Amino acid sequence: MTSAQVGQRVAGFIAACRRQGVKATRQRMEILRELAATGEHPDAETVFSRVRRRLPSISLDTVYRTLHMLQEKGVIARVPSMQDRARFDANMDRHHHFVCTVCGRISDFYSAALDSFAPPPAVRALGAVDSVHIELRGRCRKCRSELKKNK
Amino acid sequence: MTSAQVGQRVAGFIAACRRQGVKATRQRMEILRELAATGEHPDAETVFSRVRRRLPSISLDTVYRTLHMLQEKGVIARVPSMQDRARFDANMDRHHHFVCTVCGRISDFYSAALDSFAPPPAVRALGAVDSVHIELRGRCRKCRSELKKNK
DNA sequence: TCGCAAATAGGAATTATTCCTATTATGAGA
DNA sequence: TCTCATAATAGGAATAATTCCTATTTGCGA
Ligand SMILES: [Mn+2]
Ligand SMILES: [Mn+2]
Ligand SMILES: [Zn+2]
Ligand SMILES: [Zn+2]
Repeated sequence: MTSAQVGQRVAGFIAACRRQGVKATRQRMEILRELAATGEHPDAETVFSRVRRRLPSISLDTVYRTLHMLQEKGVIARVPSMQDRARFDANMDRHHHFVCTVCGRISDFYSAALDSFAPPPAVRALGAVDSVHIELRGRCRKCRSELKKNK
Repeated sequence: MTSAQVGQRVAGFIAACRRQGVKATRQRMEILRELAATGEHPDAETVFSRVRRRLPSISLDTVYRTLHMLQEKGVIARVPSMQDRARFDANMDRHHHFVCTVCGRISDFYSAALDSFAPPPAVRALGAVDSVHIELRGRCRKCRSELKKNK
């Protein structure tokens, strides 16, 4: 995401706050800006340490509270994870993830084929499907080359 | 899974323990038995409280330790989750999950179409894919009917 | 600008998980 | 079957992630 796009995203959120009678605080802006600027799907602690560079007095609790609020409002998403910490994603376009089982890195990818996937009939018995998410697991480029080096 | 199938599963694990020089303890058997008997993808605490009925003195730590060990050996799998607790799955057949966004319930389903999913070319740039996991999100039957009741 | 409700900072509390270590019990060998 | 070495366990302490509490601050409507 370009810096201009991030700016737009934040501006849009400010407008949404006004509309919903929610305060557009500096903390909220910076947290969203930080998340929108990266494709890394960071955890709360990572967002905290980065936002802190611009808002040195921000608290970790505010980061957690804000990330949850943004998720509730549908502005960002929480990514399911095998690890024991929550990870977040500002990319709300329909997309999927490649997860490196070595370093934990999560990368986005898109698939027209999956976007038009129709759930099998057996699924209808389970419930109403709202969305489809693919997780590909493997070893990322970086981890593969490091693996090669060490052998 | 039928009770007989669960028994076979546990028997197979006992044999594997012998082969690998790992002790086949009562605790390990009961933990695996409990997980194999349910399709709920329970968390450690849930497994603990159930196994406890048969082994009242088992410790929570043993449950955590054993679940990890079983996962390391490839006997069970850890399921990625949005929640802040790890969930486990004894079903090692190739399958996918329907996750209820209201109650968190995870149900298995099978799909030949999805099993043959070929990652788009862009993924090759990210790394080497080892496995494909589909997660359908929606509202399960139960949550849907309760939703209807309350409106 | 003023006043107030909403939001924050900072620390305490809670929850999930892991670590530590004295004790127990599996299983190889006699 | 009995014995013994040691892998594994129980239970409690420690740690890590997240949430709660509350005095103070701040956004923003009037
Ligand atoms: Mn993403
Ligand atoms: Mn499953
Ligand atoms: Zn990697
Ligand atoms: Zn449900």
